[in-house]
Amino acid sequence: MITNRSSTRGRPRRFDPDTAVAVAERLFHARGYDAVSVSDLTDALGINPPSFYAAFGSKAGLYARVLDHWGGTGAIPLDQILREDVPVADALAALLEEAARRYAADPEAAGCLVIEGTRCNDADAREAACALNRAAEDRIHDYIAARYPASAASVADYVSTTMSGLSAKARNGHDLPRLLATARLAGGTLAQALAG
Amino acid sequence: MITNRSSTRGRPRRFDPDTAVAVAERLFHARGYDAVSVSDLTDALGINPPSFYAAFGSKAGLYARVLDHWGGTGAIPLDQILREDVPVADALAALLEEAARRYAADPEAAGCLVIEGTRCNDADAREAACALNRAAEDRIHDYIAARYPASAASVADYVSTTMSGLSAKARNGHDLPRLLATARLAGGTLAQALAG
DNA sequence: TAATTAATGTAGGGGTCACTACATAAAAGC
DNA sequence: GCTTTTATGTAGTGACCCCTACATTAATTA
Repeated sequence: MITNRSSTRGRPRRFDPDTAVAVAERLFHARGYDAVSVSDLTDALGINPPSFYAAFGSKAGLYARVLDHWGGTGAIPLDQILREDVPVADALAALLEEAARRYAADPEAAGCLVIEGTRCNDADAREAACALNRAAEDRIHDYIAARYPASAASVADYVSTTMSGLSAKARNGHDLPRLLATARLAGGTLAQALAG
Repeated sequence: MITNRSSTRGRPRRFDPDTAVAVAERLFHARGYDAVSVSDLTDALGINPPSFYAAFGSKAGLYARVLDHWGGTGAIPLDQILREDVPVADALAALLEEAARRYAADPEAAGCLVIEGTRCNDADAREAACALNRAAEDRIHDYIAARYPASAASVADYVSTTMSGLSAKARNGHDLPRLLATARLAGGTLAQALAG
């Protein structure tokens, strides 16, 4: 029993909010939060500002919806990569390679939506992105800590810093081969980093 | 015989452009290009917009002056670090450590002015920062290539990607110990990366 | 059919952005 | 002293930003 649009009274929507979130995700990913205006969004959605604000409350509100949606679409599936049945170093190396692949997959929307969002100039949007990013970093940290408690903090920092670098360089135009080579060099030091 | 203000005709300036560049450098470094308005700059300098535009032409014009000035102030002295008389891996590791130190030196102006500038939303300012960043990356590449031509491209990418990550994380609040630990983990893999 | 509910389209508000027209002030050259 | 040159202060400009007031339209409910 999913809430079926919370009673169907009133004039029906002329657009699908879920589709709108997907369109917005694309725009935010391609250009970054600050460089996408509400006009850009309403134009892309074919709606007028009042419809936009009735549905999403604010630009940052829509961005929060996009971040929620992200877990099911563009986000790296940490569940599948940070496996208990493989060496930690191998899993983290696979994580970096997967990041490289995803960040370079679409040259028009390079890098990580969330990592880039943590650096925008709107306080609300930035905090939402930071919260999501912290959650991901915590999962990486806890995954390492289960088997390497002493080096978890430093290795988790190393991995997340490398991912930030990969995202930045993807946006600076580095293509898949370059990002992948970088990710592999970074991954190659994990075994000794964990041991140290 | 330095050009002494190109003839002293006319009403004298009430501010020193070089001081203004230093003040602007501080503001751009602290908040990023996009988040600093011309009003912020004129307020900080105690001047009015016409004086600002007469002296610098535009906001991006002042930013270009800041980038020129940067080489003599905040920039990492590649000359002194990329030495011919030390192993390449050691020099690059020292470069990463020095980056960590500088990016965390001032929490109010974290990260690298130039790297952060390559990601701003103004086309002129971004291109100026990218040009300067490319020059630095080329120097790193050429330094490596002199002794390790086969791995120069990938190792240079790895080093610059790590620096981008360090700058990003510095701006996300990572302090000196964390950045330094990350830089050292990254530096530890350089010897084998060069050999590979 | 009438009342209620909700989303729409038109039009615009208040603010900030980078930037400038213009008259004035302060120096040097004649 | 008068002209020329340059920087200044006052006071804006148009463009764009995020967001909204308000009347209207289109659906359900009574």
